[in-house]
Amino acid sequence: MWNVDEILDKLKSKGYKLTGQRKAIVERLCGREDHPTAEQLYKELKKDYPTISFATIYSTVQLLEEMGYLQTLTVDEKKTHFDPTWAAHAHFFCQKCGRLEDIEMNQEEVERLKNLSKYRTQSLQVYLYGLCPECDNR
Amino acid sequence: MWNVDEILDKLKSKGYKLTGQRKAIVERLCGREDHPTAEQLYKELKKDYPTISFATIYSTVQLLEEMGYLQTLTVDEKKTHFDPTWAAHAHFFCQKCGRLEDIEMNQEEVERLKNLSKYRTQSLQVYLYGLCPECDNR
DNA sequence: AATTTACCTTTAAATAGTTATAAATTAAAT
DNA sequence: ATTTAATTTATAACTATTTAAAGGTAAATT
Repeated sequence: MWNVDEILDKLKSKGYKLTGQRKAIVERLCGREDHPTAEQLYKELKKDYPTISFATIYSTVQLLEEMGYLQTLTVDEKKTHFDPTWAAHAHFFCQKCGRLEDIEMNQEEVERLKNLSKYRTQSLQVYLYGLCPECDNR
Repeated sequence: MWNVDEILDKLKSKGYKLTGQRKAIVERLCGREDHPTAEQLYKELKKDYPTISFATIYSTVQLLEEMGYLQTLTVDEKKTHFDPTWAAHAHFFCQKCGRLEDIEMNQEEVERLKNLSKYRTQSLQVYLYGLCPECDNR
């Protein structure tokens, strides 16, 4: 799980400026269990930062990804979701309502999958598609 | 692997018209081992069907997906790739050159992954990211 | 504390993939 | 051959994301 101060220190030590926007984005992502889109973050952050822009959100999120703090999920064809964690795990995506849930995977499974390729795998995504219980009962 | 006639018969039996464009798209996808994008298909088909449009390609591909003949891959953030097969397997994506390769998975592995969720999983994608040997040596 | 500078955010516009619409075309039923 | 309903096409619209340029700001320097 994220430690805000650690992430901010790391940003600073890499020569990045600690702007209010960056702090706000890191704080807003910290401890989340959901997988917000750029738009969700934009709406939420706009309350504290009325002038914040998508460009800032996308660039900060990209920075956090490069630093290994978050993952970009392409499970949803329509838009990118951000997952503020790096530990490998799978995701279940409901094809009707778009609900997106984390699924644990043990380290063995992760390693086995990474080793399926003869090339060196840097990261891994496992996406399960189906209907969540709510959508299935209608 | 695909059988063109079987797919065309199935289309017809479901009440879909066998248009020249649909036949051309099915024929062009048949037996492929790569994972063309809409644009690739468009360019290729344009030789035989100079008036073919993206709308036709997208709608036909969607039809084939609904009928269970092909999969839509979201491994590449930039664009959708189509995989003319339904057997579950993993994909390796080179983050530099975009090369996309099939990786075999045995049925056990597939089942184990599908069962990671307590919900009923209809389909599955496993994406491995890294650098292909060529890109790694530069 | 003021100045400077390089980086950052913002605004606005551009881009690219995909989808919607409406008119024209055509497969196939009559 | 005619009819009809589905399909294709051309065009425009749409949406998520990225880019470019102008102004703003963190933090290093004086």
